[in-house]
Amino acid sequence: MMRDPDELKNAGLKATLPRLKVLSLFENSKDRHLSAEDVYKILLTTGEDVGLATVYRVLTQFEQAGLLVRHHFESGKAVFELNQGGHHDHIVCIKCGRVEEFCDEEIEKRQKLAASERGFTIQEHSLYIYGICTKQPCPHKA
Amino acid sequence: MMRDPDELKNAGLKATLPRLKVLSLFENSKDRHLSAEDVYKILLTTGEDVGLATVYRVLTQFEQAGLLVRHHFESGKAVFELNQGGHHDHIVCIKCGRVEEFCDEEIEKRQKLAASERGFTIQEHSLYIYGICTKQPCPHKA
DNA sequence: TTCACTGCAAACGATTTGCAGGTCC
DNA sequence: GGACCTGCAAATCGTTTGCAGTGAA
Repeated sequence: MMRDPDELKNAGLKATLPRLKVLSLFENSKDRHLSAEDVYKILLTTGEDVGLATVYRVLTQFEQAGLLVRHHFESGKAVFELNQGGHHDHIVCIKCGRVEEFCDEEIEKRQKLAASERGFTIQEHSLYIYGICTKQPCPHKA
Repeated sequence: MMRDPDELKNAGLKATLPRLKVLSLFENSKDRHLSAEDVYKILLTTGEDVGLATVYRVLTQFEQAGLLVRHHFESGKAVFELNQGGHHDHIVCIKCGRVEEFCDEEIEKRQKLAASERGFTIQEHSLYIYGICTKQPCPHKA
């Protein structure tokens, strides 16, 4: 289930093994949001031989190439997700780590308004909601 | 311009010198948003003798006591501001570091709706807008 | 061949922690 | 007096970087 090398070539990156592995990991993992540590550990258990430093480098390159988006949830560690176009916001369960995405056009609109009213040109924006998912036992890890 | 010790006592904290200094700093500084490093440096230049570790400890205690609110902007370092009740969102200039606050009831309302629709009990939420302030020369530092 | 890429280990910046001594009530 | 605080230095955590070897085109 390895990724098409062209996708990397188009981004100006050589299609090396570590890159293909990381990219396919994001495309096939059921968790959309992964930290560098997550990626590293998954690759380890898969028997892949990739250094943690390389994971960090590749993730940053992918972010710059627009393939991934980096987020800073409260955890202190950065998490990445596939960039599939449209902007969206996040609801993070502080108990189980589950992340749900949503997008509200009205919120988007009012953010832009708030910024322009104050003379700001928006570069990016992020809305994080931290809470507890009340759906019986938390569906994810502890 | 030292703070009323009762405010600390009420929070269950002994009214020690470092705590009073830090608290009064937040109340008298013209910058509402300060990092631990900021606080430490200001205290140094004021001739105060407070350790960086103590600053970190005090800031965390104040946050737990509800006196301060901690934010994680993109910078990588945490910033704190006085907790004056009402929730509000932030617009951060990525060039000069200026922080403006705003609050939009409609956005608040729709956040709550989005969370409850997905079975989440909101614990906290933060909306950060990163941009560039177009008001001629950036009013703050470089 | 050649230059980009990699792994490893050391370096880093922000924050935390262990500990011996000092302080508030 | 005793529990709580403090400063200092060492430890931790996430992340970055220097360097010598490896691999894609």
